[in-house]
Amino acid sequence: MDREATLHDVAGKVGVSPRTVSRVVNDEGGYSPETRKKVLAAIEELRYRPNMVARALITKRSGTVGLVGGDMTDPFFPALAEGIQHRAREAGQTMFFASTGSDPDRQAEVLRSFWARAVDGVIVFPALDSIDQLTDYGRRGLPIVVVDDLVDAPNVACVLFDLPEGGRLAARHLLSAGRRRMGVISATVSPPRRRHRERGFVAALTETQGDHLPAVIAEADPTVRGGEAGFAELLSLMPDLDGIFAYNDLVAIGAMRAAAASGRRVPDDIAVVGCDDIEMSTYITPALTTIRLDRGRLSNEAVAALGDLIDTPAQRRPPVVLPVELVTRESA
Amino acid sequence: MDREATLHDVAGKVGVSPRTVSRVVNDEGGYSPETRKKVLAAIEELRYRPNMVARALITKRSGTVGLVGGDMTDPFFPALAEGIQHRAREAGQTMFFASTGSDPDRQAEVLRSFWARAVDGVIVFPALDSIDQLTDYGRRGLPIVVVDDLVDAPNVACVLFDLPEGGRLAARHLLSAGRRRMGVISATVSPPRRRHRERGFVAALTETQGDHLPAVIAEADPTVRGGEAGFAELLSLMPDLDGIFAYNDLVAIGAMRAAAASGRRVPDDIAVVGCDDIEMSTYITPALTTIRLDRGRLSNEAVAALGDLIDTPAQRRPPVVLPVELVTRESA
DNA sequence: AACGTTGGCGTCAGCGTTGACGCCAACGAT
DNA sequence: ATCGTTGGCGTCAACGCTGACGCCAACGTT
Repeated sequence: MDREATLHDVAGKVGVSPRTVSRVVNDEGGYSPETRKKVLAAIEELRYRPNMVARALITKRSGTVGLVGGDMTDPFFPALAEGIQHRAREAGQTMFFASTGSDPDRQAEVLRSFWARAVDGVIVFPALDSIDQLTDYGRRGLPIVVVDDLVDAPNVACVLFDLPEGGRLAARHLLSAGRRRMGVISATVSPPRRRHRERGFVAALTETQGDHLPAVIAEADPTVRGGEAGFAELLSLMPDLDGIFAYNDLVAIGAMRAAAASGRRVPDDIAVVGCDDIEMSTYITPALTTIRLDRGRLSNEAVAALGDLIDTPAQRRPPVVLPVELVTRESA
Repeated sequence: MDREATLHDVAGKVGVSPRTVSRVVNDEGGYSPETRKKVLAAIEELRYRPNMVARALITKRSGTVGLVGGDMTDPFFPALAEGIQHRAREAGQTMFFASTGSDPDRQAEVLRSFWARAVDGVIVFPALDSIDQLTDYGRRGLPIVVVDDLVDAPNVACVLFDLPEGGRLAARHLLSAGRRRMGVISATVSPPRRRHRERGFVAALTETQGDHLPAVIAEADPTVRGGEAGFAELLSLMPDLDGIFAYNDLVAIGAMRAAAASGRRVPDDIAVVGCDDIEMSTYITPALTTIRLDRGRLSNEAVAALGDLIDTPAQRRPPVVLPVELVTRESA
């Protein structure tokens, strides 16, 4: 269990200075081809690997990015994390991960910890009411990509889905299927300023039908259980409900379960439209009609935006808005 | 955008040496209460945060752990990652994450990267044929917790579910439901030496019924699509199949879908037992009978084992084997 | 009165790397 | 013949922190 080899060891073996070895390792130039070859051979032989910690201490670049998420068990998230991790690795970055449960205090703690570890940048699914934190870190020089919210600050870029359009698509689909008694299940973790899909939905209803068209709104946890509770709440507000737009697919599945439990058939009695298009939505019965969000694309855009931000700091970039798509299956 | 405050800055402000500030920050003792108070005040005022990178360079402890997974999009994994991340954070550790897609080369790359970043330890869901890598890193002094496999090496601890028992439970359940024409869908990512559940299943069949009892085995990707393919393969091997034990719940769901598509009813014509007990399994129709693996418990044990390993290096610990449980629902 | 012991600090070096700079030989240009 | 210029290195310090050690005053002990 001998010490790890250092630049010094390699240098000693070859008979050059550590600085020269460093130059070879980093492809800086400033050495002869023969020196390079000898150095590489020694590196191979000693199994030398640069110590990223020491490098980070001086360069202020650690080759790490942080991912701050709400809850990994939300099925929407893993695909994203996977994508981001994959892209980051291609760029030679290693990914820190932490989830916050949408708690701003935990998010603050996570950001502090990442900052202390000199991450080069972070991708954040912001917790409730945490804009100030993000603005603050952006100003202090941390490149941040915010997903699904708009934050206007230096070093902060935003990537989001066109959720208002998602809401509109859902509304128009339900309307064209003859539904007129609509309910929306929104999420408690989503602050009012981020209720884009709900606003789009309601806007499309009023655009098309004038503002006398009824639509009731319930709030719930963004889970299957939450969807069940949300359904009950909607029903108490509007017993002859015939169309539901849910915050996400889990909520939609919960609503469908509750509908079935109450003896209503989906889609005959109540049509349900979800949002996300998670894998499960294809497999349940009835298969869920939903607004598809392209998670692969989001990963790519987020990592790309972060890369830009890291390379050209303090530059402002316009928010990236990704298109959404209605996927029609059986539930509506 | 002024520089971050350092020990030096705090020391200057208070009028003590940086070493004393360091002592206060690390609760080392060796300072008077008044000094402590003044230092803490200055820390507060300057918003000083210790630079973990510099600390890691000298202490060789970075306060980070790495999680190496196969595929985040496997629904079994996120709950685990979430649990591990949570426990690690409680212990003041930050978590690196990388997935390998069960590719040993990528796993090697990930381990190198983690090692170069001075992680204090890693938790690994090993890729195919990667025992040597793990043994090697263990010998070089990296604390490793291996999930779902047995690796005997210094600095390596193992945590696994009692999958043979899971296989036995599945077999006995199917047998007691009168099934006699059994099929197993195993996973291509699972090397022969790790086919514990399959072995348990077959063992229980032969124990109970003698070795003339038929059981055919198919191999597939551990996904829904894989399950569909696996079902087709089983059926070609044994057209009058009446019971299936699947590698995991996704595979089981795929098998059920394929069964339905072929006009067979579950469980009347074919009974299906899965493994994992992911959330989706409750929500599909028919609800899946499965072997439940307690992911929360696994997270706890893995983090605890890693903590032990980090604190008392090179010590050998016996593998931790976690119990499993049959959850009877509708599919069998 | 002389002696350890303890508390409360400061000093110094070094973790492994890279930025800044300097040096020397070899070369082409004038 | 002289002068820049370039290539190919080496030297030194510094990044922010902690381990090892040393120093001094204030104690209590014999």
